[in-house]
Formats: sequence, C-alpha cells, structure tokens
Amino acid sequence: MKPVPDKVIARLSQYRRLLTDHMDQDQTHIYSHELAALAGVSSAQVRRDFMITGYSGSPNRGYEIDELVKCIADVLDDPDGHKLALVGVGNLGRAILDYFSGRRPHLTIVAAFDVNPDKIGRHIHGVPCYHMDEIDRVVRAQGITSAVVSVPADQAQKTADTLVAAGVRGILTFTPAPMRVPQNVYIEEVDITTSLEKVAYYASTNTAVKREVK
Amino acid sequence: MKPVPDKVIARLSQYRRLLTDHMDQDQTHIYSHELAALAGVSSAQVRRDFMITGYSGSPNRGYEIDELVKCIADVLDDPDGHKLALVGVGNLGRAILDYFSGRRPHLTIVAAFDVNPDKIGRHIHGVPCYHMDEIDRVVRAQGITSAVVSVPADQAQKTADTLVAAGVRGILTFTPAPMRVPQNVYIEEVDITTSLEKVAYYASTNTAVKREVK
DNA sequence: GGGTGTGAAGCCGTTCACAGCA
DNA sequence: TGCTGTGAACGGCTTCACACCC
Repeated sequence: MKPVPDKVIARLSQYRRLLTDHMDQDQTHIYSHELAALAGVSSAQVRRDFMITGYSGSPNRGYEIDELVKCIADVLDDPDGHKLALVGVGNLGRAILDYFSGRRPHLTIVAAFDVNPDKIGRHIHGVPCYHMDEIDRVVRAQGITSAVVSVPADQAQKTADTLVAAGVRGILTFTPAPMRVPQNVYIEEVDITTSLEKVAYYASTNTAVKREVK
Repeated sequence: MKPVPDKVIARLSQYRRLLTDHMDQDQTHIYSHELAALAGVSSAQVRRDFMITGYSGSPNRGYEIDELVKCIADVLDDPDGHKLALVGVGNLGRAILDYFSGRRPHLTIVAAFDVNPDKIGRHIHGVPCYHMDEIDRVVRAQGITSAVVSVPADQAQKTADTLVAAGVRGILTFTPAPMRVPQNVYIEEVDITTSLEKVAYYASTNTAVKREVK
C-alpha cells in the first residue's frame, strides 16, 4: 500500500475521535462540511482525506458514520493491536498512564520502567513497573512494538538505543533531546517547551494563525 | 515586521535549546551543518532560518553562538516576558508545573486554577492555586497573557471562553476537544492520543519517515 | 577549499472548481 | 439542488546550486 502522509494519519485519528466521542448517538450520517467544521479544516480536506480510506459517501446523505469509523480503523489500527511500554514514571509518565488507561482499546500500555526502587515491583495505574535494566527482556517477552519515553534528557539516547535493540519500532518522546534512531524506527517528538514558546510568541505578536493539529 | 512562519518559530526554539543546553561550554562557534545534524534538519534549512533573525555568520568560523542565541531571543522573546496561567491541576497539570518551573526565565507560570477544594489556596510546585471562578480576576490583575489548559474535554470550551474574555492571547491545550476562539488568539493543541496513534501506525507499517519537531 | 547567503527550482499539501450523481 | 470525488491550480516550505568571501 502506498504510504499515507503523516498529516493525513493525524487528521484521521482526530476525525475518528470526533465521530466516536463527541457525537449525538442517534446521528447516523454526516456531511464533509459538518465534520470539517468540527475539526477546524476545510470540507475539501475532509473529502481528500477520505479518498485514502477508500470509503465513499453518498451525495445526498453524506458519510455513514459507522462505516466511516470502520474504514478509518482499517487504515490506522493494526489488526493485532499494539502493546506499549512507558519508560520514565515521573510526573509526566504517571499522567500519561492515568490519562491513557483504557482510552484506546487497540493500544495498551503493558509495562512501565523506571530506576526508582520505590516504584519497581509495584503496579501504577494498573501497569506493572520494572527496572529499566529489564527493558530488553520484557519488551521481547511481551512483544511490545512501541514506547512512550519521558526520561531526563541525559538518558534519552541510551533509552532509545535499548528500546530499538529490543525491537521497538515507534517511539513517542517527551524528552527535549535529540534521539538518533535507525531510519525504520518512527519517532514522534512532543516538545512542550517549544510549544509554549510558540504560544508566547504569537501571544506577543498578535498574529492571526490558522489552527492545526499535532 | 513580516510574520514569521510557525515552523521557523518552532525550529528557532529548538536551535536555542540545543545551543544553550546541550553544548560544550568552551565551544564559541558552530557551523550550519553541525547545528543541522544536532537538530535533524538540513544545513540549508538552518541558514534559511537564520536569515530571518538578521544574524550573519562568518564563512570561515560559522556562527558565533552567544550572538546567535541573542538574535533568536530577539525574535522569540517578548522583552517584558510572559506570565502564564495553568488551568486544570490534574496529573498532567502537575507534571507541567514541575517540568516547567524555572526552565525558561522569560516564561513564568504565576497562577494555577482548579475546582478541587483540596488544591485551592495551596501552593503547588510554588505556584498558588485558585478556584476556576477566579480566572478572570487573577488573569487581569496579574497581566497574564497565555495559558496552559489541561481540563476534562467537556470543560474545554468554557475554559477557553473565560480565558479569552479575560484577555489571554495564546493557549496551549492538552485537552482533545475542539476549542473555538477568535481569530486573534493563538491555539496550540497537543494531542497525545493522536500522537500515539501515529506512532502505532508507523510502527506497524514500518515506513521510514523523516523526523520532525512539533 | 570550505564555509555563508540567497535566487530559483522542486515538492508536497491544500484549495479550487467543476463533472457526476442521487 | 446540494453533495461527493477529483484533476488542476495554487502556495508555502524545503532543497538545490551557485556567487561570494575569508
């Protein structure tokens, strides 16, 4: 299958959440311009994105919501689901565990890692916490494919190397430090400091800017 | 001054952090290709970005780091600094307070807001916590210009409205719900669920994708 | 030679605009 | 008539490639 652009993936994820979480239960169909208004994009954008899923709407009723959600799932979700690891159980790590537990059925955080002895061996928000030395063993044993990283900057590279060596193919990192990984590993970097500096910049300059989704 | 593109602002912020936080103390100059390698972009990109700051390097020594950082600050930082508010002191909110306290001198979180009586009136990571009913009063009194929002989805719009009415011009939100704001207010939306779904998608498809910065 | 600064070209994502259809 | 699907135009960001300079 031809590669789907990054931004389309992000919007599909957003569309799905809008359709499943913020929708009238008895609404069965939706027009591109309606969904576009909810998502803050143009209706042409919405139609363009759905071309990729292969799902066609009907000119007089729009898109059938259930079908649409199914088609989005066909694109986004691996049929086997994904097991995730969380590395670094600090404030942010705990927030993510809490925030994310049970939110997306096909994505499950099955293991957490830290170096703090107070955390190791316990369950945090239902997830068992191991020492970081056990990353390789646990990742292999559980078949973990992706990881969320929120460790101090000076451990970022070492953590990435360990994860990649154990077979992880995708990393979401909150650590604001460069991570060097092989080409076939996907890195998503959420940089809160940069995000805040952007907000501050535009708050000063008072420039109108279109909204976008990360 | 002509408006600076979103992406350039983000990269300038990243360059600065690389230059100030991850640099040998005794290194005084840097070439565009060196910084490019650190940031994971092309050297042409780096030079292009610096055109905007107005700073010129020297062909045989590259860029003088101190000068460069100063020029970036001239673009990014408001001379008066920014006071920030945090709305929603849950796990994520506390993580941000902790993570961010004292990290960027010109950006200071001066007030937190929640509805939980256990938090109101106390200091959390050194920041006073008020009831959300007081947003308008405190924001005006303190001259707060920007806000970080991590409230439940169903309160996102109300929170945004209150903040905007009180004069806030920039919002960084972690709440995965559409926020409608006037054109002149800048919204940066960090959507952790979408980020994770992207990671999972590319972990499945195994597609090599270039790294980028949020 | 190996850098920087920059016009020009290239690329990619978005929007336009319209044919086709119910 | 109003919507979908889509080729074509558009625009902005990135890269190329080269003049210039130390």
